[in-house]
Amino acid sequence: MKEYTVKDIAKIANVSPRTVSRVVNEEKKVKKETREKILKIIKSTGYQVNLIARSLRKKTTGILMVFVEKNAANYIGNFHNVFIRFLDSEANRLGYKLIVSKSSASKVEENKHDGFYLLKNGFADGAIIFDTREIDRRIDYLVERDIPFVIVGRDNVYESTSFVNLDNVKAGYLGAEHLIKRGNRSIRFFLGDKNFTVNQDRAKGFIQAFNDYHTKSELRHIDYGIMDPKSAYKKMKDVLGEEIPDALFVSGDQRAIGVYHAIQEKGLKIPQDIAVLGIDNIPLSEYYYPALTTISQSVKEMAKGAIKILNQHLKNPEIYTHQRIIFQPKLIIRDST
Amino acid sequence: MKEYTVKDIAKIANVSPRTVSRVVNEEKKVKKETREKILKIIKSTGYQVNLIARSLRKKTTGILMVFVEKNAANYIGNFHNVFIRFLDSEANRLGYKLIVSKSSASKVEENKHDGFYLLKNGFADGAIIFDTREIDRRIDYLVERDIPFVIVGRDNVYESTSFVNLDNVKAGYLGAEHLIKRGNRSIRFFLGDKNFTVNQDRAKGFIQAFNDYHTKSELRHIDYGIMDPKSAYKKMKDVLGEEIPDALFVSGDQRAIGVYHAIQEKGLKIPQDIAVLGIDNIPLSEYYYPALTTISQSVKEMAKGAIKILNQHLKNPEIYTHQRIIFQPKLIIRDST
DNA sequence: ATAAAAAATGTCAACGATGGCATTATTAAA
DNA sequence: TTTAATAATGCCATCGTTGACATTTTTTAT
Repeated sequence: MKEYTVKDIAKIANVSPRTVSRVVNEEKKVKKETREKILKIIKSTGYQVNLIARSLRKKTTGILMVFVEKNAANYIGNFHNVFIRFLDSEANRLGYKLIVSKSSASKVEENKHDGFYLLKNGFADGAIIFDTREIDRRIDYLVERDIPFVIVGRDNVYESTSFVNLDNVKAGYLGAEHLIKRGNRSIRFFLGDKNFTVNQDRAKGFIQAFNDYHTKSELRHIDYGIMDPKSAYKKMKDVLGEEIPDALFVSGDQRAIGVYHAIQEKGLKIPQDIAVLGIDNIPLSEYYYPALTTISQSVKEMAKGAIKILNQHLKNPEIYTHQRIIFQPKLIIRDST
Repeated sequence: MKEYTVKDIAKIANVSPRTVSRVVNEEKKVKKETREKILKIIKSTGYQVNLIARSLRKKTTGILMVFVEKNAANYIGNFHNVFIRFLDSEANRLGYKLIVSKSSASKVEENKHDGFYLLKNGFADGAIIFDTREIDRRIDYLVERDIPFVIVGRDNVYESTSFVNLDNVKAGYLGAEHLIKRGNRSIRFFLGDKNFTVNQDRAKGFIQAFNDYHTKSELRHIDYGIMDPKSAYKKMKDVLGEEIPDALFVSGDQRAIGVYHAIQEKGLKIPQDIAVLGIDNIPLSEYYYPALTTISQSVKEMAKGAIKILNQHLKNPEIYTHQRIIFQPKLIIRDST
């Protein structure tokens, strides 16, 4: 099938390419009849704008890229996907196209075929980045190049950086509070990498709750390095081999499934023997058995916030200032506590 | 930060833009000293090729797009993500960049901001499509436009179309066979939309096994329309309210979690009271309790196959013929049967 | 009917890179 | 040393679109 260009259409319609372009871009000053004539030709020929050419001319693509950490791909599940769904619809609403890609925090220069390369070289106007690392070369790069971006779920590391984030201190606090209030006397908290501020913050809130409720600190224990269902399972198995806690708070609903498995395998009952509490409220967690009590992130609002920030940066680059929006977590009580 | 172009670099290096371009593209005929000089300047300036400009000139972008169904986003989980991870690394290996986007089967023309629009308008060289529908306007469109694409998990509908697929008949067969052999006497099969050939094929294999083993057909029952954990849970609850089967075969590990929930909620034991069998072998399923017996798709090979086909189409458009690769499922026995 | 204002359309160049071909420099062959 | 062959570099046009500005047409006001 022939690929038509503005020129072809212009020739057929007997007008200048510029006029065709005006019609395509819905610019005002085109006579009704001319517009209709051109529109008809566009329809019958199946003409499609060449976005590449347009982007070159306009110097923007109207594309936002979302990056998820390459190495975590196996367990990128519900949380990211739901988040991305909201990013997508909000981006669409504001006239952007959203695409998702993988990239890794460390390799920024080397790989000519990863998604980040596209962003670096002009294929997208801005980015949303999940799973940033303490040292994340992507961020340095974007800052230096002045490419607008928003980080999801990170906070204190880079100064002039926009982000949306859950109030992680609060999340840790809420979880601990809930468990303390229901009378748990031996609470363990499974967290991911200790170097991540998310986890440091969650730990901080957790500890804070113990202080506020004058609850003895011997009753709590934090384990770091629990990254996925597998390590959660393993760790939980170890824990059950030692001294059995009466509550297990685990950062990430997906990881909670590993905890469930270890507990149930041992013949123990949730929540009678051990209460389990997650974070994220992924759609699946409601169907765990027993249904998981968890702390939800306001995913939709966070997504909206992220796109909003990006939009502001793009629309008004001059008056750009980085923004930080913190969202409040909410405790969702179900059957596991 | 200034954005440099080939021209800028050329001026600094005192050569022509064309020579800079040669260096950037690693073309042969450049004197060693010239190359090194230019390379040094590129490094010090931080020059980046403008991929948009290059794409316009070359008429290809080196990008492959993956589409997942927009409306299923909530439960797009492990299976898709794992698949995409493999697509990504294989695409990289062959020099393509892979991006993921959502699109819907029905709205092809309307939406100027969805991912499919990008493909239509030249932002990608080819596509991989998950979750196609019986009537899928995207496919008509791509065929008409001669844009190379590969469908994952679909087969008999469109004639001149490439795809990689699980042998779904075999998958249904394997599952039924396994349950029959272990002596189950009342087996239900939960499937998705009856209009999807995936499900028709799985049903066909399921029935075939009963015939081959001379097992009475009253012992089997197929339920369609089970789309996600939620509907699986509901349906299973209904089923348990009627006559309790001794085995439940469910298409999709993710949906199996709903089945588990209903069974366990009722106080029944897996596999003692009811055996459960899934399809997909998502990473999470190993951590269900009890660990889910399932039928695995050779995700990695399928992904490799998909990219390979696409690569052939793109490299040799003249001798293009559509290809169809069918992969054999494998039964993974764990604790739920 | 005529000038002024507004609307519609057109011309041309540019966005940044690279293909095709021309030219110049270098090396090998006679 | 001269010629032929090869390597290295340069020139220019082009990919398809649209911004800036110019020109023409139409409408409105007087």
